[in-house]
Amino acid sequence: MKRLQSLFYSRDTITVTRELLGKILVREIEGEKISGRIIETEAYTGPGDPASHAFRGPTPRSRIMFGPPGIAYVYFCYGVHHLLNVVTEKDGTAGAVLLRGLEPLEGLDRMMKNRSRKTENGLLDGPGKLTQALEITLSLNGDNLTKGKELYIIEGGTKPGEQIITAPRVGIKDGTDKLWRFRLRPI
DNA sequence: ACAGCGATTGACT
DNA sequence: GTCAATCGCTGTA
Repeated sequence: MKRLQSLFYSRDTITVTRELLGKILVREIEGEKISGRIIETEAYTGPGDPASHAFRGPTPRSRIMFGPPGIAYVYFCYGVHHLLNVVTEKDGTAGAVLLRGLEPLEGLDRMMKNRSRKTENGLLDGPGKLTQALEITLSLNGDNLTKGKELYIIEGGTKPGEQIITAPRVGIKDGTDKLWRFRLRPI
């Protein structure tokens, strides 16, 4: 399958957020392949989006959102979880897509072990859960998804009958007026 | 230099 | 439904 290239990510953040639904996130580690189908995403832009880390301009943490597209932006949240984003827009413009949910494809056993689960229930249905399952930590922050060997996204589409649900983003104080959360099929 | 708090999760009542 | 965990980033001084 074809890996998504820089031109895919280099577009309007909302468009990329919507079009990442159905694509396949792949993690390669220790010769094993772990992957899942992206089913939930959220958009975060720059100045103008009070919920975004980039709202007040570049900081040591958020400057990566202002950089070139197709780069992983991983950050540590609540002192507990790693959250994975993909940088969008052309170099110099801030934007990123938060990956919030996957459907398991490959490496189910390893994902369940990583999550201490015996079934696939609750395995990948949250931004902190999918990073734990795919062993994504700060070491992947700044990784180029269009070139790296450890983490990348490949082509994939929606299934017949699947529809996209639009909703307000969750877990934020400001910016809840925007419908920038996207999900495949009803919960 | 430091206090406050967060793009969450899981355990518990 | 409620709440603690846990730490690095950020704004303010």
